[in-house]
Amino acid sequence: MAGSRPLRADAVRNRTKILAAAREQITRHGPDVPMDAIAEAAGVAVGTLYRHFPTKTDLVGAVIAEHSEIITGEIEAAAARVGEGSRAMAEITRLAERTVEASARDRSVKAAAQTLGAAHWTEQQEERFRGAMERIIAAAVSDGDLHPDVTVDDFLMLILTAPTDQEPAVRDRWLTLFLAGFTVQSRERNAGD
Amino acid sequence: MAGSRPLRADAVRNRTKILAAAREQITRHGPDVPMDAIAEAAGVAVGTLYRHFPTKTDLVGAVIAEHSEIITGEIEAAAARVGEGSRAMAEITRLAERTVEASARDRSVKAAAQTLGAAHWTEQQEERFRGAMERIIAAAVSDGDLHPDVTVDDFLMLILTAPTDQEPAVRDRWLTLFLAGFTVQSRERNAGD
Amino acid sequence: MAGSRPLRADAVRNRTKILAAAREQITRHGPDVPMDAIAEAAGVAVGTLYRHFPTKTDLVGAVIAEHSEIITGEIEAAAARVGEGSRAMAEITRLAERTVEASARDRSVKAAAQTLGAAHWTEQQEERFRGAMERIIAAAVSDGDLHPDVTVDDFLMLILTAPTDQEPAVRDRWLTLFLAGFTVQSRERNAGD
Amino acid sequence: MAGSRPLRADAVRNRTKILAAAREQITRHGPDVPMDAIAEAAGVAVGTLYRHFPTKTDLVGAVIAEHSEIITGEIEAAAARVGEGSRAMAEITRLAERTVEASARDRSVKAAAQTLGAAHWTEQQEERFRGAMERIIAAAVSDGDLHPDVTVDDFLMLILTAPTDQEPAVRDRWLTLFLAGFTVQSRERNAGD
DNA sequence: CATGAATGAGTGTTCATTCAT
DNA sequence: CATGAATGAACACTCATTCAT
Repeated sequence: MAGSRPLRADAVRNRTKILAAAREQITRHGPDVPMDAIAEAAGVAVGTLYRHFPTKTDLVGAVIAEHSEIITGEIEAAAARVGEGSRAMAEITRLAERTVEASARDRSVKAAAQTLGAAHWTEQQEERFRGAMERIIAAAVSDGDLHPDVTVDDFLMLILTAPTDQEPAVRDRWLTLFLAGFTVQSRERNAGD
Repeated sequence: MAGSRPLRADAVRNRTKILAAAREQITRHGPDVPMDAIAEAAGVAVGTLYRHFPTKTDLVGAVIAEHSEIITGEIEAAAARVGEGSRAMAEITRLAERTVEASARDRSVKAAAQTLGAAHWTEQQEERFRGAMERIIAAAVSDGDLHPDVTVDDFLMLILTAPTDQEPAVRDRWLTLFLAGFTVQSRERNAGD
Repeated sequence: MAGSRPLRADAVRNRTKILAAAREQITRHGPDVPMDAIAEAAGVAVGTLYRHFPTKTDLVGAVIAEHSEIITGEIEAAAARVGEGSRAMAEITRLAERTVEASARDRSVKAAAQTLGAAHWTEQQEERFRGAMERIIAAAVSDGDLHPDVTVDDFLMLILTAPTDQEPAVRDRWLTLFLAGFTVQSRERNAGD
Repeated sequence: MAGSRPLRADAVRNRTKILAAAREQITRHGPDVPMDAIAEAAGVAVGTLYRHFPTKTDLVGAVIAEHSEIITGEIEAAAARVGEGSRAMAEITRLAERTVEASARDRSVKAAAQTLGAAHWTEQQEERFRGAMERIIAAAVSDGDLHPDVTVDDFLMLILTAPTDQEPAVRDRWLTLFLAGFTVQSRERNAGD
C-alpha cells in the first residue's frame, strides 16, 4: 500500500533533509533565500533540490503542505474527540490557539508561499479540513456555544489573518477579540450612525 | 523657517510624480517592481529616483508614509467629530471600514514594505495616531459602547491583520467578527475545558 | 573470430533501442536534447546510456554512423548495378536524390554532430564510399554523360551542402542546379570581365 | 535626419565594441559562447550587453544584420554597375564569389543564428536585395548569359548553402559546379532511367 | 541638477557525467 | 550489469546602485 514508487532509502533521507532545511532557511532569512542557500543548509547540491522539487515554488509548496497537514490532522483529531463527547466549543478554542501557534512558527514560509504563488492547501486537504470542521461547528452551534452564522470559512480566515509575526501576548489578545465574534456578533454594527 | 531647504518647484513636482508612480507600479506589479520601471512610469531617469530616495527601501517607506498619513488624518478628523458630539462607536466602526478599505487598495505597497523591511509609521505619526485614537476609545467606553479593555493597540492590530488581499465581502465578514470583540469579549474563553 | 566480446542478447537489444531513441529525440527536439530524455525514450536509465556510449558525442557519432552506413550501402548497391549494366548517370541522379532525402530526414542529427564535433564518417566507411563512387563516376564519364573533371569529393560536397532544412521543392531545385555542374561546367566563368 | 535617439558617444563606442567582440567570439568558439565571454572580450560588464541587446538572440541577430548589410550593399552596387553598362553575368559571378567569401568569414555567426533562431535578413534588407538582384538577373537573361528560369531565390540558395566551413579551393569548386546550373540546366535529369 | 549608460553580484534552472545501491 | 540519485559547473538574464556626461 505504499506510494507509486518505493523511492530509495537515501533519496527519502535527502527529501527530508531538504524540506527541513527549506523550512529553516525560509524562516531564518525570509522568502527570498536562494535555492543555493537551502541546498547548502541541507548538505546537498542544488541539482538534488531540483530533482526532488522541479521548482522553487514546488519546494515551498511542499513545506507548506507539511504544515497544512499537521493542522488538518489536528482538526480531524478534534472532530473525533467531539464525536466522543468532548465539548465542541472548547475544541474550537484550543484549535484556534494551536493553529495560530503553529502558523506563527512558520510565518515566513507562508510569506514565501504568497510571494511565489504556491498553494496553501491541496484540494484533498481542504476537503478533509472542511469536513472535520463542519462537524465541530455543527456540534458547537447545537450546544448553543457558537453563533449559528459561523462557517468553516470564518475559521479559515482566522488561520490566515492571525498576526503570526507578533509576540505571543499580541497573538493571544488577537485571538480573544476574534473569537468573540464567534459567539456574539455585533448587532450594533453601523448602528451609531 | 520653512523646510530645511527651499526645494525648487520642479524638484517638488518630481518628488510627487515619483511617489505616485511608485505607488501605482508597486500596486500593479507587486513588491518586486524594478526601480527602472518606477522611473519610467514617473517620466524621470533612475538617477533622479536615487537623488530623492537614496534607497529603494526609502522610496517604499515614503509611499507607506503617505498612506499612513491619510489614515492618521482620518483618525484625527474622527476624534474631532467625536469632540463635537458624534457618537464615538459609530466613528470607530466607520474608521475600521475605511481603514481596511484603504489598506486593501495599497496592500502590495505593504507587502513591499515588509519585503524590504521599511517602517510603516514614523514615530510622529504613531504619536498622533495614538493620541486621537485614545480620545475616541475613551469616549466610546464612557458611552458604554466599547469594552473597557480595548486599547489603541487593538485597533492597530485590526489595521495590520485585516485580510486586505481578499474580496470586499470577505473583508466585511472579517470586520464583523473582529469588531464583535470590541463590544463583548468572550467570557467563556477556555471555559469548555 | 566474431566480435571482440559475445555481448549478451539484451545488451544488443539495449544498444539498438538507445540508438533509435537518440535518433528520434534529436530529430524531434534538436541537437540539445538532454541525455535523460534519450534515456527515457529508450526505456532505460541514463547509466545504461553511458555504459554503451561513454560520451554524448559518442552516442551522436554512433547515430551518424548508422546514417552514413545506409548511404554507403546504397552507393555500393548502385555501383553493383552499374557493374551489371545499369546506366551510371541515372544511378548518380537517383543516388543524389535519395541521399539528399535521407540527409533531410536526419538533419538535426547532423546538426548535433556538428555542435558536438562528432565525426560524420569512419575511415572505413569513407574508403568503401570512395571506392564505389569512383567506379560509378568512371563509368558515367566513359559513357560521356559526366564531365571528366567530376570527382568523388564533388559528390561528397553535394551531400554535405544540400539544403536539408528546406522544403522538398527547394531541395529539388537545388539538386537540379547542382547536378547541372556535373554535366557541363560553365566555360564562361569569369568570362564577362 | 538621424535615428530616433542621438545615443551618447560612449554608448555608440560600446555598441561597436560589443558587436566586434560578439563576432570574434562566436567565430572563435562557436555558437554557444557564453554572454559573459563576449562581455569580457568587449571589455564591458554583462549588464551592458543586455542594455544594448535584450537577448542573446538579438545580439547574434545584430551581428548577422551587419553581415547581411554588407552583402546587400554589394548587390546594390553591382546592380548599379550593370545599369551603367557592366556585363550582368560577370557581376553575378563576381558577386557569388565575394558573397561566399564573406559568408565563409562569418560562418560561425550563421551557425549561431541557426541555433538561436535569429533571422538572417530584415524585411527591408530582403526587399533591397531582391530588387537589385532581379535587375541584374533580368539583364543577364536578356544578354543570353543566364538561363531564363533562374530566380532570386536560386541566388539566395547559393548564399545559404555554400560550404562556408571548407577550404577556399573547395568553395571555389563548389561555386563552379553550382554556377553551371545558372547557365545550362541539365536537360537529362532522370533521362537515363 | 537630471540623465541614462555601466556595473557586477546574484537568481533560478539545466544537464553531462559519476557512482552508490 | 542496470538503476537513478547526486553532483556542480554553467548559463541567460535581472536589477539595485553608481557615476560619467
